[in-house]
Formats: sequence, C-alpha cells, structure tokens
Amino acid sequence: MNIYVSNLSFAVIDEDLRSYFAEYGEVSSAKVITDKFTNRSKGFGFVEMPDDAAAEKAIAELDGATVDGRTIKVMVARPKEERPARPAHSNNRW
DNA sequence: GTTGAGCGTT
Repeated sequence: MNIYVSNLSFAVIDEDLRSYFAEYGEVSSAKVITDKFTNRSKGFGFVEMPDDAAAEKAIAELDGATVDGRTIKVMVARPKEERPARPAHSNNRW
C-alpha cells in the first residue's frame, strides 16, 4: 500500500515518517521528498506498507494528526504510473 | 537561518 503524506513539518525526515507509521504496522519504505539541491524537505512524503489493513489503520489514525505542531494529511497515494505501461524488456520495435 | 500547495529520485 502506497501512502501519501503531506503538510509535514520541514524538520521531519524519512526516519521520522517511518517511526510514525511503524506504530501501526510494518513499514517497508518511508521517504520524505527533499529538494535535490538544498536537501530541504518539501513537506510531503511517501510511505509503503506491505499490510493493507495496517496501512488503512495508519491512514485513519494519522490523517489529521498533529505532528510537530502541524496537522498532517495522510491518504492513499495515487498510482505513480497511470500512463500506459510499455514492456521494458521489449526491443525498440514500437 | 527562510517557505507551505502538492504526488517522489530508486
């Protein structure tokens, strides 16, 4: 389950995000999107949880929760690849 | 040391 988290404090890093969601279940991956040049947090991130039930619970519990003085927004992430998937292992025969 | 709507780098 991919989870999108926004309205995060700029001080929050990926391990913080992981610790938040780890309270509700196993977290396979957690990352706060940071600027590539300044390494500053963009204020949102993504969390991946293998257990969908735990993910839903984490979303329900963490959405609207106050973290670092800010009410964070947690929701299921949109499919990153909505564009037509092309076979990666095919030759350039398209 | 700053800022504030949003869907990411692998």
